[in-house]
Formats: sequence, structure tokens, C-alpha cells
Amino acid sequence: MWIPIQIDDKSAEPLYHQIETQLRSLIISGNLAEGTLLPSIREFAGDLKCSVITVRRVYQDLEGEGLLRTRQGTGTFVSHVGDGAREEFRRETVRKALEAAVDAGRSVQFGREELEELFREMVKRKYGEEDNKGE
Amino acid sequence: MWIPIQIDDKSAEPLYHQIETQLRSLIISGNLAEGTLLPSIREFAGDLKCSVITVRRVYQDLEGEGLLRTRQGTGTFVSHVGDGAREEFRRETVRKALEAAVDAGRSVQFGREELEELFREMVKRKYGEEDNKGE
DNA sequence: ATTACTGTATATATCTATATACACAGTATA
DNA sequence: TATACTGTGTATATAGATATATACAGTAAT
Repeated sequence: MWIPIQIDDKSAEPLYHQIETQLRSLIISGNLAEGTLLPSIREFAGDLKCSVITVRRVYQDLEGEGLLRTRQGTGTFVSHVGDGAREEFRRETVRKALEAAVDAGRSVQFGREELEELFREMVKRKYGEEDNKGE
Repeated sequence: MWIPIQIDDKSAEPLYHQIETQLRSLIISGNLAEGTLLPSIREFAGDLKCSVITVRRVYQDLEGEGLLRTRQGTGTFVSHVGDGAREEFRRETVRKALEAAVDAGRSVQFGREELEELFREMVKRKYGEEDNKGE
């Protein structure tokens, strides 16, 4: 099975992290349905041109997050993520990042309005084009 | 001269980073006026119970950001930060953090409204108490 | 049982971040 | 110039993050 993962060699972001982020997103978004058998660590490593250890780490991490289930000798599957757990997970991910951003603002004496203004700008820039081109 | 820096030994945040963040905040906020002679790296290291190298790194980093000026043999001073540069600096700091947060949201398929809602919650939680106790 | 797949465990290599010691060099003043 | 401060440069220690090779163990089908 083919999983669409794009690796950027020039990025400073660690290899395992790039894979994790993208695979996680595929699962959370439902692009990989519950029960899907993922490629074996060796096959996936071949596709991604990395070692099996790196793929294994990704599978292990996502299993730790409850997104995958593994059975030795059989393979690694997309596990069932209840709506509650899925929402909790999505929310926590974003909440942490937002908290860091608000803390950053406070550390340089950003006022509430000032922060909100900059946030609106960023949202517009990042979400704004979605109506035009659906990449 | 005494600089109010609080070190949390239990924190996972690196020592140099805790010092940098707080000292930067003191300068940006104007609590340390332009031209102020900071403690020597040795004196400051004594206050903070860390090595002079760590203090030096802090001074060096903040000098790189244009917040400090150093003259060998004389000392390290708070440099003049023009209003433009100060605003640019504050804005960039927060902009980066906000961008990371919005990217995190998009990576888990957060919609615009959903993200804005969570942001409002966070702002309320972090800024909300300021009317009650002025710490 | 043999084969050919699965994932697992251990040990290791490499790099970066963090923190340090200590010898060196500039500055100011008596 | 001697002294007593300032910051600087080099070399090093330690821990954690990142990535790997290789030998091991479970599963399923022949």
C-alpha cells in the first residue's frame, strides 16, 4: 500500500517528525480508515529511503498516541479512534501551540487587543487562500 | 546592580533560556533603561549561581538581537532600541509563535472558527486575571 | 518444520544543545 | 606600569535527539 508522505531533506525538521506529522494528519483526517493495514516497516522504509528503525519509531510513537495498533508478526493497523478521543487529541495539539503563542505575547508585553489583531492577520493569511485554490 | 531574575531549577527550560527570556522582557518593557550598565558576567553569575559562560552567552545572544552593547574591559550596556526596531522585534517574536500555532491547527484539520474559538479561550485564561490581581 | 513474511530489542554512531573551566586580552585608574 | 576590574576564545564535559545496523522473536502459510 502506498502512503503519500513528502520528505523535505533540506528541512531542519527531523525525519521521523516529518513522517509522524503527516501520517498523524492522514489518520486524524480520516484519509486512512480504521483497520487499514499500513506498509511493513521495511517496505515503508524502502519507500521513504530511510532505515526501518525510523519507521518503527514513527509507528511506536503513534501507537503511544493511540492512533495505531501493532501485532508482532502480522503488521501495524490504523486503530479505532473514538470521536471523543479524536477531538481531545486535536484540541490538545492546538491548545498547546496556542498557549505557547500567548505566552510569547505576554513575555514581550503584548496587550490583549494587539495579540488578537496579529492573530486575525495570521489566520487570514493562512486560511484566506482556501476559497481560491484547493491545493 | 541588582536584576530581578527568577530561576526555576525544576523546569525543563534551559538555564540560559530562562535568563534570556526574562532579561529580554525587562529591556523591551523599558524596566531597564537605555544605557544601563548591567552587572559584569562574573557578578551576575554569582547572583544566579551559574557559570560566567552562561551569563556571557545570554549577553551575546541579546547583543545579537540588538538589545545590548558590549565593550571589552568596560562592561555590557542596554543599547538604544528605536521604537521601530522595538516594535519590529516584539511583533516578530509573537508572529512566529502564532504562525506555529495556526500551522498546528491546520495540520489537524482545524477550521477557522474552531481555531478562533480556542484562541479566545486561551486569551481569556491568560489575560483574564489581570484585572483582579496586579502581580 | 520450513519459509517468508511481520515487528522487537540491543547496542551504537552522530550531532546538537546545554553548561562549564581556564587561560587570554582589553580598559581604567592609581 | 601595576592592579583590578571588564569581556573573549578555546577546549571540553554531559545529556538528549536523531538515525542506524544487526541479531532476535512472533505469525501465517506451505
